[in-house]
Amino acid sequence: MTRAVPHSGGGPLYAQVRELMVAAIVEGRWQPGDALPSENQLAAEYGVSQGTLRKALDALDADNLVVRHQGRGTFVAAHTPQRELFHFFHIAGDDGTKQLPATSRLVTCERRRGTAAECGRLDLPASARIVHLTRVRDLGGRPVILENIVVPARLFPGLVDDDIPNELYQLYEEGFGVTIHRAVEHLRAIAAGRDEARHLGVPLKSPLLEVDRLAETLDGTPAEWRTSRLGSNDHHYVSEID
Amino acid sequence: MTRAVPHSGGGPLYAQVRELMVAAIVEGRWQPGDALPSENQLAAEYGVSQGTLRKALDALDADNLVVRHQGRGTFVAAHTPQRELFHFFHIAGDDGTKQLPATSRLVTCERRRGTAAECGRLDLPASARIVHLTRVRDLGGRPVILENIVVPARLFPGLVDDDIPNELYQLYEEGFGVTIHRAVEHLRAIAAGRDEARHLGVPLKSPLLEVDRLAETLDGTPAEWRTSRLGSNDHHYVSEID
DNA sequence: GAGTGGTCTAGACCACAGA
DNA sequence: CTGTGGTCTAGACCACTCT
Repeated sequence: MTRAVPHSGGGPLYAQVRELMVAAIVEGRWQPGDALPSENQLAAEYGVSQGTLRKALDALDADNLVVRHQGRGTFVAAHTPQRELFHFFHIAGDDGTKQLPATSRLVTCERRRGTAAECGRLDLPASARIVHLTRVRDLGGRPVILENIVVPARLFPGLVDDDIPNELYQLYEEGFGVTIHRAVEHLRAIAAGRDEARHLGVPLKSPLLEVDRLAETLDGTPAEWRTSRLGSNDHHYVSEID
Repeated sequence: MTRAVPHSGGGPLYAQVRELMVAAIVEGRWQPGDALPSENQLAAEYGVSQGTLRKALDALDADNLVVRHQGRGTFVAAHTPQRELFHFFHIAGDDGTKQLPATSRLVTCERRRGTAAECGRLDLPASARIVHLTRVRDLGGRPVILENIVVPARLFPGLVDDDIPNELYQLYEEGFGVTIHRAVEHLRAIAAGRDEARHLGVPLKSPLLEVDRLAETLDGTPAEWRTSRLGSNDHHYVSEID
C-alpha cells in the first residue's frame, strides 16, 4: 500500500502517522516482539518523509510502545522480566536492591461473577464474569506480598490455575494477546487483617502498605485490578520523580 | 560569542549542546523564568544548525528544564504552584481530586548540627550544619500530613521561621537560588507514634503512610530530606506508570 | 558489504503571540 | 507586521549488526 495519510484533520503529520502505527499494533498487525519495516519502507508506506516518520517512531519509543536498536531494527515492545522489573515492579529492599519475586504460591483461583466494586473498577457491566486470583509472592525467601488480582473473564478465555506463572503480564500478552501498557497505583497504609496476618506471618493490626493498581491495555481498556499488600519492614515502594 | 562546541569528544553534537545549556542554567547565566535566546541565536552561538539546536532544546524540554511556548519563546523552568501540584505532590483524595495543602502550621524550626543519619542522607560531612523544620499541612480543612524537613544550612543562609511559605520549593528557588529538579521517594507503612497521634489526631499505633523523599538540585546535589506521614483514611498516594 | 537506525544540515513553510 | 517556536522535507554521512 502506497498511500498518503487519510484523515488529514488530525494535527501534525507525524502525530497522524503515530496514531496509524498505534492502531496497527493494537489490531495485532505487528505483534509484540516483531520487527517493524525499516524507516524507509514505512516512510514510503505512509507517504511521508523519513524525517517525519522518524518523529513518529521517536514518539512511540518515548511511550515505550517500540524499542529501537541501531543496526538491527525497530521492534514492538514486549513484556520481559527485565521490563517488568524496571517498569512495573516498584518494591525494593531497604538496601536499595530490587528484584522480582522468584517464587509465588497461588492461594485461590476462581471464575465467578464480579461484585459491584470489581465490575465498576474494571469498567465492566454489572455482574460480568471475572477471574479472581489470590497469591503470595516471596522476596528474599520469605512470603512478603499478598496479592488479590481480578481480571475480566472475557479477555482471558480458558485461564485456569495451572497456567499461572510468576510473570503475569507476559502470560497475558503471549497467551491471550492482551498487552498491559500503563497503570495507575494508589497507595495507602492499612492494618493487617486475619488473611494478611496468616499469609504474611505478621501480627494482627500491624501496618501494611497497600498498593491498588488498575492496569490498562494499549487502547485504554482496564484489564486488571490488582491489590498488593506488603508485609515486610525491610522493603518499601520506590517512586522516582523526574 | 560565535564559537563551535568545545570538547568534541562527548557523543552527539546535540547532546554536547544540551550539556552546555544545562551548565549555563546551573551557573545561573539563565535564571528560572528567564526567556532563552531564540533558536536561531542559540544555533549561531553554539555553531550548529537550527535542527541540531532544536534537538538539544527538545531534550531539555523532555527533562522539564525548559518550557517552550510557540510564538513566545523558550523559558527556563520555574517552580510554580501548578508544577508543584502536578509534579511533586502525589497525595490525592479518594474521590480523585488533588490539591495542594492550603494551610500549614510550623511546629519547630531549628538550626543545629546534623545527626549521622541526616548528614549521610544529604551527602554532607559529619556534623554539618542543617536546618530542621517540622510542620503540619492541612487538606480539606483537617491536619493530615506531618512533615519533617532537613536541609543543609550552607545552601540556605539566613533561613528563619518567618520565611516559611506553603510552597517551599518556590522559596528555595527564589530566595536562595536552589532549584529542586528531581527526587526519589520511598514509601512504607508505619504505626503512629506519640507525635503523629498528637498532631494528626489519630489513635496511637494506627497505620500511617510514610513518604521519605530525597530531593536534588539540577547538578545532583541532595538539597532536602523530607519525611511526610499521612494520617488520613480519605487520601492516598498516586503513582502513574506509563 | 548490505541494511539498519542515528546524526546533522539547509531551507521552506505554518501557527501563534505580541507590539 | 515581525519574531518566535512547530512542522516537513531531501539528502548526506556515520555507527552499528549481521551475514
